[in-house]
Amino acid sequence: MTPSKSTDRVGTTQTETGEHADTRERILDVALDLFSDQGYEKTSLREIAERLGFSKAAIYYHFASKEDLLLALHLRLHDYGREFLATTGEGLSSPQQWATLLDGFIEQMLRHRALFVLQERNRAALERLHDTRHEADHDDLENRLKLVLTDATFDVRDRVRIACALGAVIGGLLLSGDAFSAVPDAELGHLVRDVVHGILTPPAVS
Amino acid sequence: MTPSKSTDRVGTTQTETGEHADTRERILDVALDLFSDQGYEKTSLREIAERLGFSKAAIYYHFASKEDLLLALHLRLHDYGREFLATTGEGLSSPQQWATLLDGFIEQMLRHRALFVLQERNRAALERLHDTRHEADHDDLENRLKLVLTDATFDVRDRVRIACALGAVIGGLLLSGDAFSAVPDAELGHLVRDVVHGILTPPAVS
DNA sequence: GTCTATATAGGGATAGAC
DNA sequence: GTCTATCCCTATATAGAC
Repeated sequence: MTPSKSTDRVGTTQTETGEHADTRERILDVALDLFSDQGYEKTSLREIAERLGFSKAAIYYHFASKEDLLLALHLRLHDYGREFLATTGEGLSSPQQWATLLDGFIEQMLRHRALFVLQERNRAALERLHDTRHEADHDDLENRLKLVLTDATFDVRDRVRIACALGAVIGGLLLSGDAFSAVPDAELGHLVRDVVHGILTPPAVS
Repeated sequence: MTPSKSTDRVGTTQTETGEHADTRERILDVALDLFSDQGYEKTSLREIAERLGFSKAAIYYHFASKEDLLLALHLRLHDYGREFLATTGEGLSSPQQWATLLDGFIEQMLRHRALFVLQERNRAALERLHDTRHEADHDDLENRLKLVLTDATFDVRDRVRIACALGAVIGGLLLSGDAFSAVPDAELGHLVRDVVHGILTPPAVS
């Protein structure tokens, strides 16, 4: 209907060093910034357009709706997730398997921290998005996690450990805000990884 | 200006078993429910009133603004926090001290889970609240945490461990959603506590 | 203490010029 | 590809009756 490009090619891994990124990506970058800071609902399209130096209506040339902005950003993350989930095969039952998976997760989170902050601070809006555009139960990390956590055939101890391990990653890299901004990413990742492994490898003592 | 009661006595520990709670508390209970589920911004006063069986304007008799609803709920949590922070004295530097503090934190989180979910899912709105009504830098847990995490005189290892430990609690009790709803609170608390202690007590291996 | 009615503002979205 | 102007809707909040 609208001349807006279809959102299919959204989220494709682009240059990332947005030097002279096209307008579409610039809009997404600003949206990412504001959505993360103020929240999705509190951020108006006028505000986004203002920061880019043009008018609100211009955004509608690139995106069919405000929701599509959030969706595009979500898909960026989604692509990264799928990309690295593919490398980890199928096995995701034992805590040890989760430990190695979370290693990759830490890497991704350090690389795309802004996107993860967006996700963490806009869960309500993103859940609504999933209900509206139910993209055929995709196989993402969050889904696998829920499957494992609710699988009563596994030891509760292990399931709780996995949930805590993921929380530890989020706590160390996201919830801590900029407290560790002075710490190099590599070192921070290493420290968090140690914690995660400590949680997920049985400490021999009951 | 308005006949609304001043928000001073907000958050006082009430019966909690809201059997025949007064209207004010019933409003807050519904607001807590909807704010947690849909988010603060997406929830309208009309929606809250509807669920209570009366009109939107009635809410304004009890609260001066929508913001005041969020504030009142935040203060509920705040009171619980202060209550148990008082018992832990001043010492909050070593990971071991944080371990015992987080024990109490787990208790509180299990008891008032709904309030913690509200907080976790509405950080943006709550930060705005703190800016607007800056309640004289209060001494809450979040503040103490930030102080410790940014204190460069402490070992980075320990600081990261503390951040991860808090994250682990949140991951095990909050982010897991209802995955552990079948697990009794006491057991779940015990399991998470073990994880936290595992993180915060040096495992002897470097 | 709760109602109806209304004021006011701002948001998302569209039409059509350039 | 971006603009101005506008439509429509919903939201918070207020006024005043009951």
